[in-house]
Amino acid sequence: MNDLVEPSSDEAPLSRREQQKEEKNKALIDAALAVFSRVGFAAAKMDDVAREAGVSKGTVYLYFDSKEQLFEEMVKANMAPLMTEIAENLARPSISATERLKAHMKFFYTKILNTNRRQIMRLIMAEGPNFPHLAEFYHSNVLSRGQAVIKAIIQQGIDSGEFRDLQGHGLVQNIVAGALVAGIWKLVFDPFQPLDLDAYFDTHVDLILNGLKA
Amino acid sequence: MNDLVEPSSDEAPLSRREQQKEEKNKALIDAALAVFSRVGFAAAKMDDVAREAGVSKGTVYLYFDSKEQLFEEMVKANMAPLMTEIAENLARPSISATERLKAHMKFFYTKILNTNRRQIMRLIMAEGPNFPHLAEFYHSNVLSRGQAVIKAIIQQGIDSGEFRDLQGHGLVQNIVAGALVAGIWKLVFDPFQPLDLDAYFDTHVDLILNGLKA
Amino acid sequence: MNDLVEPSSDEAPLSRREQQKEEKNKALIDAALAVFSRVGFAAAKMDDVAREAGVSKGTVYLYFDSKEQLFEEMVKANMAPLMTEIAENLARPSISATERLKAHMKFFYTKILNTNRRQIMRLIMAEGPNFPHLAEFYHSNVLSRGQAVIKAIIQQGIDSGEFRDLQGHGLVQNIVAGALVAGIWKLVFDPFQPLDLDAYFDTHVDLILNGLKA
Amino acid sequence: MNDLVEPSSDEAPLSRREQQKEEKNKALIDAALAVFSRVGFAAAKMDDVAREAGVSKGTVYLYFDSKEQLFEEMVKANMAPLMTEIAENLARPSISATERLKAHMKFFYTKILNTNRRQIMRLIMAEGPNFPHLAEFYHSNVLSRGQAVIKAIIQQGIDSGEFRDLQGHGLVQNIVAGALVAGIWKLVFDPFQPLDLDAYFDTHVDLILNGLKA
DNA sequence: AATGAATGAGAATTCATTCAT
DNA sequence: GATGAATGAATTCTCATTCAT
Repeated sequence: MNDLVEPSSDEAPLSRREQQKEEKNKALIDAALAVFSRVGFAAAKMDDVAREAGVSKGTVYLYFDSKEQLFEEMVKANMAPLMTEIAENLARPSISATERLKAHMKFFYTKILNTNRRQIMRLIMAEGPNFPHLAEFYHSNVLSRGQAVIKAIIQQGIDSGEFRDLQGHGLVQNIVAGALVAGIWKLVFDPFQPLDLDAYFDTHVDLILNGLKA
Repeated sequence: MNDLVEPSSDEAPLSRREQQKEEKNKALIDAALAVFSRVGFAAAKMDDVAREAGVSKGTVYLYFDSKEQLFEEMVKANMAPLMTEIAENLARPSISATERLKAHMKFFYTKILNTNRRQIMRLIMAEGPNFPHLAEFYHSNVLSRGQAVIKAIIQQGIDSGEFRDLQGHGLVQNIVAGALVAGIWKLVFDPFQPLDLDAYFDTHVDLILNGLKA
Repeated sequence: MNDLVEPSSDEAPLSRREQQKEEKNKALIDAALAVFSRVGFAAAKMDDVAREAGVSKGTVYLYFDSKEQLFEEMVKANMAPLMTEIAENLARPSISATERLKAHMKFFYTKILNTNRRQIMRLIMAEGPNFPHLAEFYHSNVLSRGQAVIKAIIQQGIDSGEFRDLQGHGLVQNIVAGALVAGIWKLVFDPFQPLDLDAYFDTHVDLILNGLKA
Repeated sequence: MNDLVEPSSDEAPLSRREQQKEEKNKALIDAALAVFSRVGFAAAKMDDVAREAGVSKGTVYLYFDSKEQLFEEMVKANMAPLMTEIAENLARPSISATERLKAHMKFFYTKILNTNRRQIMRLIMAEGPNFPHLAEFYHSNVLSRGQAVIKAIIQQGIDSGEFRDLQGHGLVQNIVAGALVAGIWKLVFDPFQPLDLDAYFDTHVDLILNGLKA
């Protein structure tokens, strides 16, 4: 949504002041992602976020009301651009379902697993129960949309005869599962047993497409 | 005297005192699981663990040196019984690879996902980066063993002609992924979109077995 | 602007903020001296230091990293001015060795024993073994310098024929000993047997000068 | 006083039980001296005292009511034997005052400075202000008696013409001071500037006797 | 008598948040 | 707006003392 607004909107162009504010906001969001990723919500210090953003402790509170709010805004800000891209994936030109599924999964690996957005994925899992509000936001804005895309692709595949009609409860989660696990693995177990994301991706797609094949 | 109390056990007989210590240790481990599950490591209060175990604050420190140690011991204590069971799964009577894989996955759903051990799974993912020691323990004691079992089953299936020889990097992780995601989902998103573990299990097995089929 | 406030000082002008910090630092050092003197290091409560300095508990930690550091800094801060004065005593105009020794001892009684620096003397003796770092600092910055002065005076006296050449191991310590004991006595036994420092000083000087006399 | 009772008193000889109690009491006193010397009163742990005495924590409380009491009893127990010896020094065969003073000082160096009783000396200085009760005990039982002996010797010396009649306030403290300082030095500064007690003793005696000489 | 498990008051230290400058 | 000094509630951990066994 934000992307659409940017270029030639009818809002007043941002003044110097507002621009600087925008930049500082961005810096704080980035710093927050870095710090929360490193140590989790509870152990993160506002002071560290401030330092990492190059501002003073007090300044953080000019932009965010509290640590909780900073955390939520950080997650949302990092999710927003994703959401529009997912939406675009829903309305795709008519290639085969198989190709669309591959492309969507590629998107997942490229835009999330291979960036530090995977940290957010982990944070959601780690802190979700303490931030039901946030879990719900994530579910309805990211997961639901992602599910919709995949469901549409599967239906297209069934209709075209590419996929069998599996009809299972939780099919979508099962399809994506491999990707989530890859993300977690990279963050937690990679030092002990490294994972090559590209090769892993191939296995994932191979297994799932074969599993779905009519 | 004590020997008479525990007639049918050839283990070292525990005195009354030692028995009570054992019980209290167990109570603390259980309390720790409950509290850490609820709020994560950093936000957990030793005081709450104590209260939940029905002892005083100071007592916790008679059993565990620090919050860190309590956390690690709690994880290990909850993993230990699992590890032996996994080992048994490795040496199974000669049924088909398909049946063995189903059985092993059933085991996973029954012994982990459906118990509060899934909380531990989540804690490992959430706190792993802050407890490399623990992540390594978990990897080498639980994950490695689980991987070995599945690899053996797959090989059996390839040998018997049941499975194709997929040879993919991260195949095992992809096979189990659905289960992990189910566990996380129950803990984080169930309130917003409930998951029926039994039905989900069927989908998971169906998709994977079909994906592996020769 | 700040420069105008401190016109007659060529030191780096302190801003209001910095001035206040300086003052608070001083207040904390003073409070620390008072509290540590009263109950010793281990029994001293940071809370009491804070209250005595008129700040909150947390503030103490803005100025000092730990109780240990506060203790050490307090000792050093109280010693610093002394050290320069001792140095000046070394380079004295040419009066007789006898007069110089008297003067130096007077200095000792006036600047240490009769102020609450004697508390520090006692703290060094009491806590020294637990703070080797500090004991060493005290030894090399205060004791060594003091010893040097006295040695120089004695040599002058020997050269001038005022003193005999005693050549004893630990002569300096023996010369000063009476003063140290006076300090301790005032702090520990004065309630039971009061000590008049002035009269005591006379005895001390009399005994030592006679003992050194050629 | 206790000494007089010991040998042929009319009390029943100690039973096995009482003997063992006596031994344990002794062990605890010794352990207390060791621990308090090491870390001072506040930082000393009853647990350490118990362990060092080879008994359990609870047992300490069968012998002493509290940490305070243990500390006081430990000091008293270590002082008691000294007190009788000092008393004997008072009633000495008729040798010259000079020789008596030397002998008394030798006694001081041998029985206190060269044993771990010097630790007690330091503890009195360190903790005295927090234990006025103890400081008073030490003053009236040890210091007063020691002072009496020295005063008697000095008077003898004046009468015999060996010493001049200095008449100074605090003369006794000044005479003994060198010894106290030696004790402290060994405990606090020896690592940085070692002190040879024997040579130091000679200097001390030389300086003082010369100072007193008629 | 002896033990050592349990208690809980107490102390050091941290850090989100506020607010004077 | 920005700063960073100050606050004080909160939390971990310690240890003298008690008491059931």
